[in-house]
Amino acid sequence: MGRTPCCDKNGLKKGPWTTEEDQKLIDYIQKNGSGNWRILPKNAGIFLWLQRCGKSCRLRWTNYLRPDIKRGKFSFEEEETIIHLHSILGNKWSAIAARLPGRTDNEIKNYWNTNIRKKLLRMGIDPITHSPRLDLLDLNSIFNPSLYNSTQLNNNISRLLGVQSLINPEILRLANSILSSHHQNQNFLLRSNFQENQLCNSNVQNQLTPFGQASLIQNPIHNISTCSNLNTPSVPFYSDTLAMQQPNVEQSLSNTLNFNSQNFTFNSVSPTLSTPTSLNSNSSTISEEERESYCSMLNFDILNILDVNEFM
DNA sequence: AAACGCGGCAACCGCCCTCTG
DNA sequence: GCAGAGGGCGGTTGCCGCGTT
Repeated sequence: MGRTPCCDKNGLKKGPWTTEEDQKLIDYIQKNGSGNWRILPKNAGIFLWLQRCGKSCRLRWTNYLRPDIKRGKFSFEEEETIIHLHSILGNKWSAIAARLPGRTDNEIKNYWNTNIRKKLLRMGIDPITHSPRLDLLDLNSIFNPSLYNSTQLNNNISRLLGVQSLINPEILRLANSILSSHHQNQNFLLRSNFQENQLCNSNVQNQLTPFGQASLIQNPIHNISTCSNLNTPSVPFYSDTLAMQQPNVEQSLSNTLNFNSQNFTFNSVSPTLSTPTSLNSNSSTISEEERESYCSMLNFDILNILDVNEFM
């Protein structure tokens, strides 16, 4: 014989809770605590008319009536946290909620499905993998010919970055390379394949100068920042995974991958970076093979270069 | 003003693991 | 050890309010 049934399934009330039901439940919880939901309706003495099972009471309490629940719109910081945790935990809403005081898993789940998910899709981010996907990106919103001047293009990119800089540094690099390419009159886009769990995106912030050339990536944990070269098309990269392997974290972050129409060059000031020797110079042009080797080490797979005109 | 469509969200559903008798 | 309910959780549904036509 197992447990005794929590309540009679027959005739149980379903649907929205009334204020009277809520008040009865609140009164009971305040007197007895939120413990054994199985026996709650009977103990509350309201079972005959409340007709709610323990499970329903628990859900109502944890998702709506709990006094420590925070109501209202999600703040930017909360949204940032949700996106970051989702990139690590996936759809583990309860685990995400545990790190957001006052928010319930149900509320976070709803907010994700109704707001964040759609926002990511509009921005060309796969909401499942958090990887940039050009097939999802609304390129027309960025490269609309009527808007294609440096100021407005930059505004579009900035708008893109305003959300995505907090999601995935890959899109920073993509957008930065677009900007850099644009300003250098080199009409190409970098398309990259971003594998999961290699470039940590925690607390990444991005700031653009009026011409969008400087990309500042900061990690508050280590109080580190690195700024890309202002005059050349460059893509600063950052990897916590890589950084953790470095004896000198700060030095390992001052790196850029530089692009022009012919070559990829790697620029590093880190003497400790565990890269192939041939790549460990201050500024060197690298071969295709070396580039692949280096990208492989970073788990950063540069697929190819696309002509921007394809999208215009 | 009515009909319709859409988005947000509370609540339910159903699965799976844990717990109890 | 087993059977079966409880508890937790993610997925889904359906209601409601608001904006548009």
